[in-house]
Amino acid sequence: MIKRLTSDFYNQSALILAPKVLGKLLCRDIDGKIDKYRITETEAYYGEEDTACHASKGKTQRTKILYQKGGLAYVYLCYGIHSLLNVVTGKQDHPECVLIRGAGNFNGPGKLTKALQIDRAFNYENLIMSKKLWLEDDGFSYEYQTTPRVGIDYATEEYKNIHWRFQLK
DNA sequence: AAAGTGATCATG
DNA sequence: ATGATCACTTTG
Repeated sequence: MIKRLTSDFYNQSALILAPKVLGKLLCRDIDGKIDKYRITETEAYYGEEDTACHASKGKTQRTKILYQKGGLAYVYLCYGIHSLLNVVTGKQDHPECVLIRGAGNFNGPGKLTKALQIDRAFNYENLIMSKKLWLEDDGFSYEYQTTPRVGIDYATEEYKNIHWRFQLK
């Protein structure tokens, strides 16, 4: 039984969703050709109090999308080269998201978006409605492990050490 | 090990 | 206006 994920799913907290997004199918329609990839690695970014979260310094032009309710894609450019794909989660006015770091055979969030031809044009794409990019649940069951997040040296110790990175075993 | 790359945000 | 920063990848 395959079903597309709806707003009920995305409105949950990022901390609950990050492990749930694992094992789901990331679906991309490129000119009528649909590709689906098993999501293998995610990270949670949760609230202004999370010093690794982009919204930790408050609402700006760039981060205001995180304050929307769940279901939007947040795509931003990192290191001038890579587009990184996130899913905005949770309730209106609370900033949180899940970063999709790996799917299919791609490891590395930059490689993933390159392969799927996802760029900043997908910022604000609605994953509940979109015909080009969405998530599906096919009932796949899995085990996962948690580790500290990577690439967040600028965060405080408390948040650097917290296990908010989730990988399929 | 190190560089390349450009949007973003805080200064002036 | 300018400059520092950065949730990465590739190359040697």
